[in-house]
Amino acid sequence: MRKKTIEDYAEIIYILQEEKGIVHTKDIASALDINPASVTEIFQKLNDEDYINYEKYSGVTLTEKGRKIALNTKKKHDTLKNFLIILGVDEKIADEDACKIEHNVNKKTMEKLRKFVEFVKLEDGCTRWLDHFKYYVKTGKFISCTPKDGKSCPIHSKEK
Amino acid sequence: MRKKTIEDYAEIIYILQEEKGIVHTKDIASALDINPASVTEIFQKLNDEDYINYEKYSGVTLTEKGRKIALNTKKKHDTLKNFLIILGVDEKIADEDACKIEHNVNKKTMEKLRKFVEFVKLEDGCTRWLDHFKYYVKTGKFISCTPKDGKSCPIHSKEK
DNA sequence: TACATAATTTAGGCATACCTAAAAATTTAA
DNA sequence: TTAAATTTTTAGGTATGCCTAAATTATGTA
Repeated sequence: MRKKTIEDYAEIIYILQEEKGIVHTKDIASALDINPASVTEIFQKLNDEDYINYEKYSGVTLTEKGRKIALNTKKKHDTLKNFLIILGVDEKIADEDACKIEHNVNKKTMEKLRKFVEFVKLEDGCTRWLDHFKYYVKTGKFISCTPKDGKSCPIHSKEK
Repeated sequence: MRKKTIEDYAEIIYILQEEKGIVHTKDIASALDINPASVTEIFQKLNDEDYINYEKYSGVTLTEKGRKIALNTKKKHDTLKNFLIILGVDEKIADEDACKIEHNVNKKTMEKLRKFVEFVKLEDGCTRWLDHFKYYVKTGKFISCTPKDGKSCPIHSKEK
């Protein structure tokens, strides 16, 4: 895997902290698949930079600064994942890709993606096009929602 | 900037090669904003790995292997950029983000994105929703395309 | 052609994000 | 409560992707 960033650490510490309070070296090592010795080094660094509270042999908790990073990262992750799922990406891949993308995207871009997800999920939303899109993905064929021959759209013809 | 990958080098070498034939150390150094001495090292490495043909003081060209990487990366870049532009991201940011994302995304995800772009750009496509989406981004308000009160959709009411 | 300038390469260095092996501290369980 | 097992830390090492400074080669111009 690519090298980990503060965002990775903050996010996973946050998740484990929610689950079980104090987070230990080993938890992070196995969650991120790196050596416990490396986790100790990272804890020292993140402690110096005030992202976590760390004392030897006692595990860590996030500071307010770290928590902010974690929440922000998690939010980006969720948005990206939901977005990809809307496009029809399998959940597992959506999750993996969200992890990879979440550290690299402009705030403004994230904002558009967030809006997109919101838009699609609106109660009374505009999602007919999504059915057409999925049909297109599946078959490679495009069926117009408003056919010129006056017939009704075959995908939505069962509606009244 | 994050560290560069073979994809970055292949892509930029390809672009410059198209523009001007042989590509020199200095070209890459200024395009990627790294030291010429570093470019020499990278050229040596990429030559060993058969991505480029390199001889001291003579610049480089892509091998077939390198060309494949370049084309594939460029394709991903274009898809991502177009996709982001569709969502309403400014071109400059779309371009930057495409650069960042293009190295990190699953093939299947790229495929969905590609389909999405294609779908939106279809001649007789399904793009009313996009107007609604843009209105939603701009105002935060959602206007149904098929209002329940029987009135016509205000965004598209000028059509007949 | 010869010399000044520019481009390129070499050599050596640095920071970082990981690693392994072994020491130290903590926890578990007999 | 103490010995074994586990966890954590320390110490030292490696690969890599960049850097600067200096040496070398190529290029342009008088």
